[in-house]
Amino acid sequence: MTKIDDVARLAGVSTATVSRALRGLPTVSAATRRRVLAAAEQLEYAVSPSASRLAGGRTGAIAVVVPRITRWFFGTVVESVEEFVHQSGYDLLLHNLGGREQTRQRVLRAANLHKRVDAIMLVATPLRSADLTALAKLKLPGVTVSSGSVVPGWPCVRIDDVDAARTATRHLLGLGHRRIAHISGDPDDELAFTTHLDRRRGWRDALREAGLDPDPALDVESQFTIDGGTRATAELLRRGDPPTAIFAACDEMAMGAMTALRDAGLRVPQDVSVIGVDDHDLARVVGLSTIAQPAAEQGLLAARMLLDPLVGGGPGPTGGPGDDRLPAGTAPAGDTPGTPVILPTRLIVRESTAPPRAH
Amino acid sequence: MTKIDDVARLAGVSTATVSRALRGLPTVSAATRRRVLAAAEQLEYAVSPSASRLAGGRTGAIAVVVPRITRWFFGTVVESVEEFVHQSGYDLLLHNLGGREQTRQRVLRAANLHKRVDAIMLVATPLRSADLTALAKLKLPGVTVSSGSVVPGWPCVRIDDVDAARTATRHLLGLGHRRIAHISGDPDDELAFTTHLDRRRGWRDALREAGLDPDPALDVESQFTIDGGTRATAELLRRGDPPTAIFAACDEMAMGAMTALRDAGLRVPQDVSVIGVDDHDLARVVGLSTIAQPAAEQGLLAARMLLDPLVGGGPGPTGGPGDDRLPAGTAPAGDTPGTPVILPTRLIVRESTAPPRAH
DNA sequence: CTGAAAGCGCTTACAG
DNA sequence: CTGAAAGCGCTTACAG
Repeated sequence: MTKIDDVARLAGVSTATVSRALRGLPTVSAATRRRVLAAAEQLEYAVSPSASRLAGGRTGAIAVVVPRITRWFFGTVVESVEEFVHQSGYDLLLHNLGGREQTRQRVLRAANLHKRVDAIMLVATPLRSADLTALAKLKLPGVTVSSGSVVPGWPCVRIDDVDAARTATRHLLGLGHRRIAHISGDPDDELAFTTHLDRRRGWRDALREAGLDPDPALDVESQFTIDGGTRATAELLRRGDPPTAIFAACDEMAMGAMTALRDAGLRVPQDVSVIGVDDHDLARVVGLSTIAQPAAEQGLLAARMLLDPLVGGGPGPTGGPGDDRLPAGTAPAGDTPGTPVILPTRLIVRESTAPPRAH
Repeated sequence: MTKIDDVARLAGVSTATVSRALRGLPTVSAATRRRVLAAAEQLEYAVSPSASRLAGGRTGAIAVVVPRITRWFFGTVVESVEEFVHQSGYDLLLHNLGGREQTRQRVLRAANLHKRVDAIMLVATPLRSADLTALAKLKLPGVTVSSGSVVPGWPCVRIDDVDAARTATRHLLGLGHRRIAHISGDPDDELAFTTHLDRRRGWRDALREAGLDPDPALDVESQFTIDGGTRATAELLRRGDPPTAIFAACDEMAMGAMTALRDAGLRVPQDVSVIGVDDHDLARVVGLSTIAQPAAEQGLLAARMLLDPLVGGGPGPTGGPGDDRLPAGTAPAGDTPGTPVILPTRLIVRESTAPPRAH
C-alpha cells in the first residue's frame, strides 16, 4: 500500500502539498501539481478513505434508503442516483427496508448513519415523529423522494400523486365507466407510505367531479405489489357486482389485477378496464394503460439537489457532471427547502382500457 | 459527537477497555463490560467508522457489483445480499455498471475498491484479464455470482445454465416442436457476460439430442432485456418461415418476444410457444413458462460465503444470523474455492407453451 | 483483566 | 505557494 508519504518523497514536496495537489485545491503551483500527479500515478497511489475521512471530517459517502429495491420505481430511482453519486466521487451505501419495521429503525436511528455518510436520500420512506427527531439530531443534509413526510430543511422531489390518480380516473370516466374500483396500498402495512393515500384521494376527487359517490365496496386495500393487486382484485370480485374498470395505485398492482381478472374468466378490457401508475417497463408488454411518472428523473434531480452543495468541498477530482441531463422545465436545485419539486406525469393509453360494454 | 474518551471517563476505564468491551472481546470482565455498555448507551455513543477503520485496518464494508439493478435477477440478488450484509454489521457499497464499459473499469480498478471494502461480490460481471490482474492485486476476498469468469481463490455461486437451457428446449421438443428458435444476449454487448453462451449451448445440445440441427436462421442475438426480446423476435419473423416455439435466454426477453408476437398478429401459445429462464415476478402474470432459478438464494449463499470468514474479527456486536436460512441441499460455505456451488433450477409450465398446431 | 502509549494515514490551521 | 506539526478517534501490541 503506497501512502501519501511515498508520493511526497518521490515528488520532493510535503504531504500537505500532496494532499492539496491531489484534491485540486487552488493553492498549488502548476509545476508542483504536475510533479505530484505524476508521482501519484507512478506509484498507483490511492488516498485512504478512512484516513481522509477521519482527518477531513467528510465521509465521501451518501446513504440511499428505499423500501424495496426490487420494485420497478425504486430500482429505477437507485439506478439513476447511483450513476450521479459515483460520478460525483461519492460512495453509495444502500439500505433496503424490505418491509421490515425493525430495519427501518436500524437505518434511521442516529447511531447508524451518524459518522458514516455526508448526506441521506430517503425514497418513499415513511417517517414517524421519533424518526424525524433522530434525523434532526444527525444534522445531515438530506432529500426525500416520493415522500409524504416532510423533513424540515430537506428538499423533496416527487410527482403530484393526487393529480396522477385524478387523471387516471378521469380517463376511465371519459370512456364511459361509472363503476370504477380502486385498489391500493395497505395503511396497516408496517412500512406504509403516504403515496396510496394521495392516489385514493385523486380517485375520489375525480369521481365526485363526475357526480359519483366513491363506493366503499369498490375500494380495496392490499400491498403495492403484483400479489397485492391479485389479492385485492380477487376480493373485489368476491364482493359481487364487479366494477367495469379498476384504477390500480401502481402498475405492479395493475398487473396483478390483470392476472386475477384473467383467472376469473374476465377479459381486459372487454369486461373490465385496468389502469395503473408508473409506466413500468412491462406495462407496454402487457398493454397496460397507465400514468407515466419520471422515475429516473426524480432520482437524478434529488441526487443533484443533495450533492451539488457538497461538491466543491467534496472528495474526488471531478467537479460532477454537467447540467444537461435534467428534464426540461424542472425547478433548479436551489429551490426553497420545504417546497416540493413536482415532476410531471402523463397519461399513456394502451390496450387495457376501453369503453364499458353496452348493457 | 460523543467519543470513546467520553465513554471511558463515564465508565471509569481506559479507552482501550471501552474498545474491547464494545466489540465483545473476551478479555473484559463481566462487571466492566456492563459498566462500559451502560455508559455507551447513556451517551448514545456510536463508534466512528473512519477512526475504527484507520486504526483497525478493517473497513466494515463490502462492495456489490451488478450489471443492472433494474433487472429482476440482479435486484432480487441485491435484496437478499443487502439483508445479510447489514445483519452482519457491514455496510454495502452498491455499484451498478449500467452497461457502461467505462464504469466497469472505474469499479474494478484497484484504486477504487482498495481501502474501501473488506470484500467484493461480483454478480454476472464479465472480467477481462486486465481485470483479473487488478483484482488479484487487491488481495481482497471475493465471491462471484452467476459468473462465467472464474477469479482465482474466489468461490462462485451459480446455476447450471447449460442444463437450464437444455431443460427448456427439451420441454418444447417434448410438446412436439421442431422449429425452435433461440433469442439471446449479444456478444458484442460492452458488458457481455457468459450466461448467454451457456444457454445457447444448452439449446443446441438439446436439439442435437433430438436429432435436429440448430438452424442459424433461428438463432438471434440481442440484449438481455424486454426490448432486446422484442427486437430479436421481430428479426426472427422478418427472416420468414417463423419458428413454432421460442426459447428466450431470460424471462425479460421472453416477455419482449410475447409483445413482438402479439404485434405481429401471432398468438401465444397457439401460433408460437415461448419459454424463458428466471421465473421473474411477472412471469406468472403473463402466463410465461420458464426455468425457475433461485435468485435470492444465490445472493444469500454468496453473501454467507463472503462474510462468514470475516465475521468474528469483523465489526458489529452481532455474530451474524443463524444457519437456518439456506436452501436445503446446498453446499456448505467452506467449499473448495474454484468449484462453483450450483443451485438447482426447475421447469415451470404455464400457458405460454403448448403443442404446435397440426398442419 | 486492564492501561499507557504509539500509531493508523490523512487534513488543517498556522506560520512563513 | 509551501511546510512542520498537531490532531482526527479509534485499535493494538506491550507491559503489568
